[in-house]
Amino acid sequence: MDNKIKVLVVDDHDMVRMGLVTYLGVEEDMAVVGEACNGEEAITKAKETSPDVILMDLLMEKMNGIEATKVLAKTKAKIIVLTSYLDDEMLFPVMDAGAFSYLLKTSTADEIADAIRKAMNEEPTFQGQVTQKMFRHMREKPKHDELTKREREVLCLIGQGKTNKDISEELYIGIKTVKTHVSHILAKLELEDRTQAAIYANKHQLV
Amino acid sequence: MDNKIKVLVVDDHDMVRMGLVTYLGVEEDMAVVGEACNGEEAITKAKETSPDVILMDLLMEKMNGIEATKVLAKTKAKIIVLTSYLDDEMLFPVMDAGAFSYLLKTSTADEIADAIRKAMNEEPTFQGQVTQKMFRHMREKPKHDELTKREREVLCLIGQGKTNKDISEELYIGIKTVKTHVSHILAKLELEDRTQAAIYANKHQLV
DNA sequence: TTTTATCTCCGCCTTAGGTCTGAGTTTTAT
DNA sequence: ATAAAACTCAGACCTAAGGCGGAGATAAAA
Repeated sequence: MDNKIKVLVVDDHDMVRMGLVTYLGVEEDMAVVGEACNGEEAITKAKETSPDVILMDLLMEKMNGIEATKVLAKTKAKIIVLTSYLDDEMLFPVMDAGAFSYLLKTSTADEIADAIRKAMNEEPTFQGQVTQKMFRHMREKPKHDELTKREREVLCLIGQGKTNKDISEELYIGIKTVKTHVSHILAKLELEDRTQAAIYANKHQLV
Repeated sequence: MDNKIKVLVVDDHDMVRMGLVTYLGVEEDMAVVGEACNGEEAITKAKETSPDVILMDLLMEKMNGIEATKVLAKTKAKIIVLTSYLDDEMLFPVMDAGAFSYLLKTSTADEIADAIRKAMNEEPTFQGQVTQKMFRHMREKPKHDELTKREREVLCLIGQGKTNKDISEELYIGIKTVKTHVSHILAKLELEDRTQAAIYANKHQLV
């Protein structure tokens, strides 16, 4: 049957690609028409095979999924992001780039097949928490982006265990100024002391 | 043949498991005897199937790979960590926990099959840069096991951003005593203040 | 142009954090 | 039984940290 949904699989892990091909192989109404292990290859293969749907991983060498999505979003192909973790830093950029659906790799075979069919039907699919995150992201932006650039610099240094004196020397400013920044940081982040700030910085990868 | 190497696959991604099963299916001398999608399930399945080798992912719900490894290291099974990224924060803890080999998911089928056979032969396998990282880690012994039990407790609380007063109340001891412990901790870990101690605690998963 | 935000710095004051010395009690190892 | 750690606490002492209020300079936004 030539009416099968043509799927392109993009992932840098051999195993995942093999798993997907095996997965989709049992579905009668779809066929994997190509595989790619990075963004560049994805673009080439997409030209060759003009797929209906692209299953796209995000973290890859050479060209990551976001860049590739920006390019491929202009084609007719529906792009379904299929990634390991629910990462704010990737989720929003890739949706902006033109991704159609967003699934996690913890998805079952059925869920993925389902998302592919829905995509062909102009219906996007988002996995559970993704939707919530989207909303939560709308209301409460992470507190630390209320910080000014300078404050973020200071927080970063606190996160490295620097004292106020260290920081003042590193930024070529007075120690009083550093104290002012620290006070503002603690107030904005609703923390009590620099120790908690250091923990915050590390937990939020601001170091 | 009953002499096949019995392999248990532990990963929270259906696809990866399916990929691995497909991969290993073509190898004549090994057989996948079970699959698990988290640490807890891994322990159950290991009891049922008593595998020779366990392919273990690290990031999973319920019980992560490090915890599971701690438990399963006591069995005869050789544990091969098979994870996405080369992360210091995971590498050393899991090796300490008793993992036998450490591979990345970018590995090819051959490399994985090879690592399994070598494991049966008491030969560990480490992917590329892992070995270097290991050596670098050996030289610098983890200083924090010079700490006494009480000191570790205090360090843990510092790592949660607690003040000396908080800690004294939580442990039902005087604030002076807490100070004594803190001084000892800083001296033993060669740190300068509680902020650095908090960072240390978090980086070394002592929270 | 006027307002608003940011970055800089001052002085004063209080407290938490940390060092040092010393010492009594309990656990654990030998 | 004896020695060695570990846990507890005290007093004296010093410093870094942080709050509070004020303020000048600059730059961006309204």
